[in-house]
Amino acid sequence: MAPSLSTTSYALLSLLVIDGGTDEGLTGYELKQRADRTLRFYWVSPAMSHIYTELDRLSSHAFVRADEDTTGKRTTKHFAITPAGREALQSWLHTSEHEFPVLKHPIALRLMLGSMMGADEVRAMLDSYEEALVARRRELEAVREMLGDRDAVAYPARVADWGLAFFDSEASTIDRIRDSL
Amino acid sequence: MAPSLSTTSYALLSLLVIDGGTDEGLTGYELKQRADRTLRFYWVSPAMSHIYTELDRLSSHAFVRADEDTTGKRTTKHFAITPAGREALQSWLHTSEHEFPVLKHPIALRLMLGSMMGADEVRAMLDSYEEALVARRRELEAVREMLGDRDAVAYPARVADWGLAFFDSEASTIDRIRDSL
DNA sequence: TGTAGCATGTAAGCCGTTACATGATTGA
DNA sequence: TCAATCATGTAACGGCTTACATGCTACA
Repeated sequence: MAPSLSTTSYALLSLLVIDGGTDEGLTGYELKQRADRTLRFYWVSPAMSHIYTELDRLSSHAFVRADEDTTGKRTTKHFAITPAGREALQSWLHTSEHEFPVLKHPIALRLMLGSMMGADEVRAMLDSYEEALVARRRELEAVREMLGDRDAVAYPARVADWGLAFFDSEASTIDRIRDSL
Repeated sequence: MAPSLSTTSYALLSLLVIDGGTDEGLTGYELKQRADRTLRFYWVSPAMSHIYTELDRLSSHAFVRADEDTTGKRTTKHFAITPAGREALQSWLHTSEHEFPVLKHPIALRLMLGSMMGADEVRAMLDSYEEALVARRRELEAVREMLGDRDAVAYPARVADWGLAFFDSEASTIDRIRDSL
């Protein structure tokens, strides 16, 4: 029976497929950087310590191979996905339930209590959210630009576009709500 | 010092403000129903057992008052927010960090690996997501209709509209991606 | 020479879920 | 009378974070 991993585990495995190269693999540290750049926009970016934990688990299932690099004084580990890992990912893609997205939206949550905040404070909250949104959008735009229109990354590019569309939708919702106050 | 609660705790407190009436309050079971109807669209709907746990915690801080109803054979507890609870909620609204929304999007996550799935399977995945989306939208529409345009629930109505806009944005993104395959 | 970034881990603890256990009430 | 719904909880455990601990490497 296929051991069932958390979605985050599969997400990390996905990063190893996409960014891990053919053989070299990535260190836990590098994996964290990739997660911060991309995964965070439509999943989460796990804490460093969590990444190492998941890497251990993936390793114990032989879904990744850990190559120790001892050229320097300190040994660093590079993790690469194994054939078994690819298989596990495949079967996850094919057979698992496709859960509905979960949106945890603290701004919307607070907006629900707008009558306890007052219009001014609501406006201030929306303003600061819009600012944060613009900043995030810029980061994702940079990622999108790096992807370009290469065939090899057509799917990641679509995901990035999805994220950009989400941000745009948020921005226009903010505008509409502000007008309604 | 104000004890810091989890966001979910504040969310439940919010439901007690909005749906809890002046004095009667809600049972844990009723709270779960409200959460399933509204909270779930922009936060989460906690498990029953978790709601009881949070209610105990809120009770221990005197943010809610538990009134035992012993008219039947079994005592049921109705929870109502206290003045101290309102204050805690206020200070949470005013002083806390306004965190950025988190979107956990398993469909987008899988789409990233579209090249491992093949166009047909990607299409099937998008189709089934669209179906689920339509169903969710209908549920939220029903909530929105119940709110109507009463002043008292103008803010919850805005939040519901926000959710509907999100669903619409998702639907049009799906269309765009399908066309690009 | 010092500091920012690279790199790896352990421990404690919170948040939240599922599984389990129990029983009352309502209506077909 | 049987099933669905109302109603309340405990126990075990998974996932993930923060805090802590350690040390190398490059470069200004």
